[in-house]
Amino acid sequence: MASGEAASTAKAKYQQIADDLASQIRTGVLAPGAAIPSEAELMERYGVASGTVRKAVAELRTTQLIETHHGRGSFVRSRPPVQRKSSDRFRRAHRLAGKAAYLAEAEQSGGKPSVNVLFVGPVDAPEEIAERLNVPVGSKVLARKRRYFRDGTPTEEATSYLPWDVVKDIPETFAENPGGGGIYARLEEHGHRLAEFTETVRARLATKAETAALALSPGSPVIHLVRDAITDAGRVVEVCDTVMAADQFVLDYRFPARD
Amino acid sequence: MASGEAASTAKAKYQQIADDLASQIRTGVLAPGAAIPSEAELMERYGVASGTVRKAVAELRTTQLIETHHGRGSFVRSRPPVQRKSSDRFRRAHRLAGKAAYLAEAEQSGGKPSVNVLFVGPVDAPEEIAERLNVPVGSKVLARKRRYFRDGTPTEEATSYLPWDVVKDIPETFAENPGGGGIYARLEEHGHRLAEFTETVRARLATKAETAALALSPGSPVIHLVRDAITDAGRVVEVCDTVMAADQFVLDYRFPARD
DNA sequence: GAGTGGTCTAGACCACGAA
DNA sequence: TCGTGGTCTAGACCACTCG
Repeated sequence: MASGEAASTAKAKYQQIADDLASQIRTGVLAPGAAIPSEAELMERYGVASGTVRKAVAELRTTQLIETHHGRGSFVRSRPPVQRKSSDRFRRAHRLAGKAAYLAEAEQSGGKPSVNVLFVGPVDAPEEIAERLNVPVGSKVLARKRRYFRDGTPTEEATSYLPWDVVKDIPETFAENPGGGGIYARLEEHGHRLAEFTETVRARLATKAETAALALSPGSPVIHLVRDAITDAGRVVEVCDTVMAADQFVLDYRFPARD
Repeated sequence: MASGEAASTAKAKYQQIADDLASQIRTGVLAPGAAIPSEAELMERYGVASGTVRKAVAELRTTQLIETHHGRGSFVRSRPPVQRKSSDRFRRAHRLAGKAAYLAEAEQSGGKPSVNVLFVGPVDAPEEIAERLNVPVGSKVLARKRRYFRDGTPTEEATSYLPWDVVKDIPETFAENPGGGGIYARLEEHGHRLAEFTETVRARLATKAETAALALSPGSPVIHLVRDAITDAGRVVEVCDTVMAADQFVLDYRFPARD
């Protein structure tokens, strides 16, 4: 029953099938959003067993060409236009104009942006956050967790952490909507004038939780960005921890050729 | 012969096996570099068929916990310390001190850095490069392609593109080793004083070619970074296109809270 | 209920690596 | 040569989705 010609051909059958389907996708024979043939159909068409077809389909899934839904089928992915995140997005001028950074950005990229505040309240500072805020690990800080969407699909999840002594006199920081210009505008109004930001960028595969939260397929990459907001006085008054679907974002930075 | 209890338990068997092995790895029962039990061994130990074991092992591979070598076995991956890339790494002071950027960096992270020049010569400018250099698509530019290693393992592959009229009078730019301070030092000596850099950061899964070049496992994420070097005169005199193994790098940026 | 993907079996043969 | 992983078969039953 087994087949002896498994790997005797130049390429594995499952790979040939995957390549064939991939080229149909790239040439537009299978358009974005279209369903690819069912596994039963593919078994018959290529004359192989179910396992082989499944492996081919799995290949297309890991290369992000399709997404599959249990009980419905597999569908060609449509790649939404990317959103750019520029280091200019925190310009004070934007804040004074009453625009939050994410809005100033998302508007440029076509989609309808929206935010969902998931949590606002005190938490014990996790280790990496505490270090950056220069407070003891486990001490009380304000966390603001929200999820960003574009055209209804989640793209990004961000949690801001602020030292308790900084926010305790700023009631707006506890509100779902901190008002025009966002948190940074409120901080500046209360004497915390922002001098610079630092951002730390990593890329990795999404965890299971992130896969669920951002509606990713398993094995999708994410960009993990951690930003410190630093005042004139040299104090870190906010750490923002962000996880983004990697295929949705491009980050832009500009920096001088310093001496 | 088939098993009806496939998904009737809370979790799939292959997932349970994967989780079991993963916890053994994380608790150190299986140390970095150690071989995990062979598939035959796992089949017997867990009382499942080969396909199930293989799926469990595949799971560990995509979560980057192990790497497998045909004919030898699967081994627990040792995660090398990450290398940081800071936006400070192009400080002019470094160049004057004769240090190339990559050396100044890699030295801080412990490993022994090395470079392999893969190609130096004229090429037709690809589209995205030509746009950035502001030259016609397909016109002649100098390409310098090299691969970076740390402790002998490849981490990064970079290609620099420079306009032909800029490099034609700078013989060092055609040499494998452009001399102390690198290409940027040579450019500055010839009147192209660098004013600023822009970097564009993307993350995605590695292509097959990148998987091979950087010795990655399939499905590994990479960071794709494109940098423009811009002179006082506002001209882009170099575009550097870099692909990095995502698990080896952290990018650091610093930027002012501009008005 | 019909159709889809998801898990699993119990084998087979092939290709690679090390002894 | 022998043990390893890689590919493949020809089925089975289960879970999800939709009409």
